[in-house]
Amino acid sequence: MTTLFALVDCNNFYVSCERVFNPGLEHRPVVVLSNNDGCIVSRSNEVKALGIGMGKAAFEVRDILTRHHVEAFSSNYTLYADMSGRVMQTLADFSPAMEVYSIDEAFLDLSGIGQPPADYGRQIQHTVRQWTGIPVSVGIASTKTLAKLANKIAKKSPKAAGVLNLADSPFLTQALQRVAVQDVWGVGLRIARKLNAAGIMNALDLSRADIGWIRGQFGVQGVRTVYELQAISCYPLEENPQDKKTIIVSRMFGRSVTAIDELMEASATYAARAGEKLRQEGLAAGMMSVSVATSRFIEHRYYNVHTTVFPTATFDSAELVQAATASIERIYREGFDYKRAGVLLHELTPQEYVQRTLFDTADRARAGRLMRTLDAINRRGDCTVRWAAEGIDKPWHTQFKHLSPKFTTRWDQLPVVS
DNA sequence: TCTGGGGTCCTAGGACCC
DNA sequence: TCTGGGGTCCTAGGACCC
Repeated sequence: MTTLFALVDCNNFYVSCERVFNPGLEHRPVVVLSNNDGCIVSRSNEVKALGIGMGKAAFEVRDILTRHHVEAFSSNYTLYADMSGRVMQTLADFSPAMEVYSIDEAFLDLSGIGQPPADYGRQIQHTVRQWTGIPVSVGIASTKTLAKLANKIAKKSPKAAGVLNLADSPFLTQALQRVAVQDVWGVGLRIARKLNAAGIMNALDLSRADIGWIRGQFGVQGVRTVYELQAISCYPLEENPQDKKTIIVSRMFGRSVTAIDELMEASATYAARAGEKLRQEGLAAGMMSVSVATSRFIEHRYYNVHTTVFPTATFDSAELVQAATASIERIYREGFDYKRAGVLLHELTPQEYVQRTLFDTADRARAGRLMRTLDAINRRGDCTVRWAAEGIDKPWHTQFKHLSPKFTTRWDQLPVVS
């Protein structure tokens, strides 16, 4: 059976979201920053042209940003998540089978569309733009890896204008040749270096590499990548993503923290947030690992982690918060400038399959009702009800100095047309 | 002064078993 | 002095992704 995949990828997604509600930003250099306004995580084409790399620390390029009047925004995840939902909903109309791959990408199954794939791609591009305001690129091919590659070329090539079909294309060899090996899906920096050292420079070279050597050097993933470049599909469309295996809430602080009670507040806050995510997924956690760390960029470094095992898997934030603060007592050491804390939930099981231990006395039904009520209240506003352990002022809180309004999810922040 | 966050999969190696 | 072989399970860490 022949396969046909489209990869639809939003262009400069976070920047594009900001532009939808602030059209004055069109054709101007714009960046979106990571948490704490630390790194550049989304760049407009104008900024890419300035040579500012993805993931660059903002303070390192401050001069260039100022000189070119670059508009900078803090990450507005609420807005981006909502816009992502709109894009995905639009895409769902174009295929009976879709895999949401990330916040700004989806694979569509295009086998059996009954019209030229490139034309269909144009329709997708046009419709998403019209319905959501977000520009997208579409790459089409017979495997996911080739669809990713087609998408990459579609974005850059003026001739493709955002849509490229490589399935049954006479230009496939040419396309493979012009993509550097490190730009192939599944090839990162380390693997690219090794490949380059072996004289494998572009995707075409990789598609013709010796499979035994690849297996020995890079394992089964490497082999799959090579096959996928040869148009042999190894990665099927994953329509129903399996349950999450881990849930992480981890943040850098807005300033360094030395006191144990501030670390406790932070870890309690993250544990409560992790609990919300957990319940949203309908899961319960068997284990929780709490970690603290100093900056990676200083001499006097410290990192430690403590793991709590819950005898009965839990989705009760009270239990998570309590365990989190207890963990901090175990791993806190005086005399360090802490810069980050994190909570990792693992051993996740669906709530309905939770095995209770013989000695479990907790009233889980009651806790469940309490959590549902809590979540419902907090969904309406921003953290209306909080755990006392989280603290009130949160002076350590991650910074977002350039945040745009929650245009689409809060009545009081709707854009006003005058 | 300032350097993100949230995930997955695979492999190697140790513990343990027969 | 001799000191197997194979299997499973678990964990840590590497590599990748966006």
